[in-house]
Amino acid sequence: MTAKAARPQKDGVSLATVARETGVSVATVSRIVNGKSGRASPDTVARVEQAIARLGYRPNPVGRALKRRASRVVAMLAPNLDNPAMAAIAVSTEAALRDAGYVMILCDTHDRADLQDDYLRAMRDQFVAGYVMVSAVASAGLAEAQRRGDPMVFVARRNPLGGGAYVGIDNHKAGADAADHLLAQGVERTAVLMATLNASSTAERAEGFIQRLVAQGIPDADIRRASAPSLSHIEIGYAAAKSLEESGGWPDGALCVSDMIAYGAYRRAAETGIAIPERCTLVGIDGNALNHWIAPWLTSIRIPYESFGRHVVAQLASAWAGGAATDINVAHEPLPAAAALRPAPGGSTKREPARRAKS
Amino acid sequence: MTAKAARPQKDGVSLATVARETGVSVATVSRIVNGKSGRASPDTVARVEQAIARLGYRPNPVGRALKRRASRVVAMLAPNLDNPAMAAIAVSTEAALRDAGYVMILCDTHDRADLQDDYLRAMRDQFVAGYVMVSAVASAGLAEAQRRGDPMVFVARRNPLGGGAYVGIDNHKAGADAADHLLAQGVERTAVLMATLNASSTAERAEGFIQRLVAQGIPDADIRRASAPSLSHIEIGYAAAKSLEESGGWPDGALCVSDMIAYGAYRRAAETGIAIPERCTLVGIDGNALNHWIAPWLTSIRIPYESFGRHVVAQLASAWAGGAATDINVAHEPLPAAAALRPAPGGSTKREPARRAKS
DNA sequence: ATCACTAAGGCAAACGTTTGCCTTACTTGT
DNA sequence: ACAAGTAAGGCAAACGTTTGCCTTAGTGAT
Repeated sequence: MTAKAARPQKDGVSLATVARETGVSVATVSRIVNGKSGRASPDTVARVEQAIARLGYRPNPVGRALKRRASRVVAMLAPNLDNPAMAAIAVSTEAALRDAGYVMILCDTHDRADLQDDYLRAMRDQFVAGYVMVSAVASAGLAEAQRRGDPMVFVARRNPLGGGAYVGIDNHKAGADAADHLLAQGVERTAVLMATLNASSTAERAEGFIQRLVAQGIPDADIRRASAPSLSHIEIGYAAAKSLEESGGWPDGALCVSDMIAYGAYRRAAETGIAIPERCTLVGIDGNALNHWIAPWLTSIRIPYESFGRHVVAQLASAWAGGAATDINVAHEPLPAAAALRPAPGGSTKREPARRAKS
Repeated sequence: MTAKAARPQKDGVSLATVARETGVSVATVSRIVNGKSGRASPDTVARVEQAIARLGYRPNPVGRALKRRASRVVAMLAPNLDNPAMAAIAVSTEAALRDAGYVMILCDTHDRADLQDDYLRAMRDQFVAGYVMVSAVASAGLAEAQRRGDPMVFVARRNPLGGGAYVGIDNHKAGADAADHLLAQGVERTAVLMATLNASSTAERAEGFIQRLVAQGIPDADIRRASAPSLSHIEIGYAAAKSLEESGGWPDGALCVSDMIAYGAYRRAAETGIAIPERCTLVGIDGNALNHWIAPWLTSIRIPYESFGRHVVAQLASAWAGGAATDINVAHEPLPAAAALRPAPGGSTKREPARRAKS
């Protein structure tokens, strides 16, 4: 069982091993490994490459990082991975980085500025090649990193300090799309559910929503804003929905600035006997993969998180190449036209014409 | 704005800097940093510590890792983070490791043996302190790591190669609990939904379920096994539910060996007009946090993933201390007794007595 | 006065790379 | 025949730590 300790005798294969084995110096091996051309004879190169293959030599990233003061590690700082949207971003970025030859190290900041700074420092000490800041918060360490010009790309939420490369959707347009969808359905009493303290992205969504409604003739005063202080998004949704009940009852349709908020609102609706989507159309933003299976009542603007990864590495690559920071707005998926509404599974396809019943 | 380049002049503060600043050698500073007692006079220690604070010196993890051949990084290898259960494990482990002074690096193996091996190798090259293997698959690299005695703890799924420290629930008992719950509800026609190729954990759940049912007098032949080849768990649930329809119709109650499977089954039920839970009680295992909000129809055995993290670091700590590998079975939460059933939100609390209607 | 011991701390060699500079030998031009 | 140029590759100093071993003093015992 344990007898056959296969060919590659593993463990300590360093440049020195290869050098010794081929009778050249470590410098030469190093240069060959790094493809520094014109420094060794074709013959030597061949011998060294053979030895490398035979011994299974792999450059040690730690020694390399120490010397180069740079590594192939990229740090992603994200608040709560519990949020499926964050998880989706993490998954996609991880894969894209991996394809580009990097490994990603994932740090959960719990949306806390102090943890964000701790991680920023710790990662810098590791000579990471860059930072992927998902929904970053403002912090001293962030300002420092920015001043230093560390390669950073902000995802889903713009740099709270301004500037910086960005990957996300056109939030304003997503909000407008939601408005169009509701209008196409004949919804008249509308609302938007969001957090009291809005991050840039969700604020833009709400704004786009409201502006479009107003542009289409809905009086601004008729668009209700329901918000709740920052808990988790799902609890915000619940609380915001509840608050709606005290200010005129449920609307006929509402934008929830994230799917999580829609989930919270749904729970409240279920508790009070409001039928979703028959009595009130909920439009979310995210397009959580679970919706199709267990939340078919939700109309959600799908954000193609699975494609974020490659945009993130494109942004990083641009930063590494010294390019200027730009925004990448990924297109979100269009909502189905009002004419082609998704059938309520297991139920009738028609919507009740009368949307007026007061709660 | 940029004028006031604050006190700590940042950048290159190394042992050498501190040594120069205090007029001692780097060796002495190193020893003080590492709390090597009896090697320096109290006076020197004080001076050095002041300099450290003043300069903001932090030991460089890369230099340290290189010399010590060990780092404060722990690698977590997990398949698909999309799965909320995996995400929950990652979150909790990340926090626990952080409290213990480690940083976690997260690798998504997509359940592929080759990627698992790639990561195992890459992480080893980084001198990681240990591996957290979430639902690991058998692979050559895993065998090697095990032979080498690398600190490893297996989470959620036992080491497919046998042996090794483990953190998870008592899957067998969870299955039995599900059986008890269904029996208490008077369910007679039962089924279990699972993947065709079962991982140890889900196989144990199914086994515990079946054994308990049999022990309570249900003929083994009456317990239907519905399975589907390995797609995502959610699609397995859908396909397995569908297969049920062709082999006698929907049961009155079923165990879904994971919440994801239950979600898939739910979708199928909704499509064919089977009311869940009135017509068929679905018992899941996981206790996904979303259930409360958008899947109240699911009875799920909650696994306290948020506590996994600290058990994982306990296991790692034990491995680092040279302890033998053991299992930690975290207690899952009991299901509510049949008498105190969760009320269907917005609906009636009674269940229909007649569970016989054929589909 | 000698010995043994300890306290305090420096020296220098690692760990695995990378790279500026040097040396050696060979080629080419005149 | 000699200068200049180039190809091939070695030397050694970094990068930031850690640690075995050494030195220097001072202290107490004999």
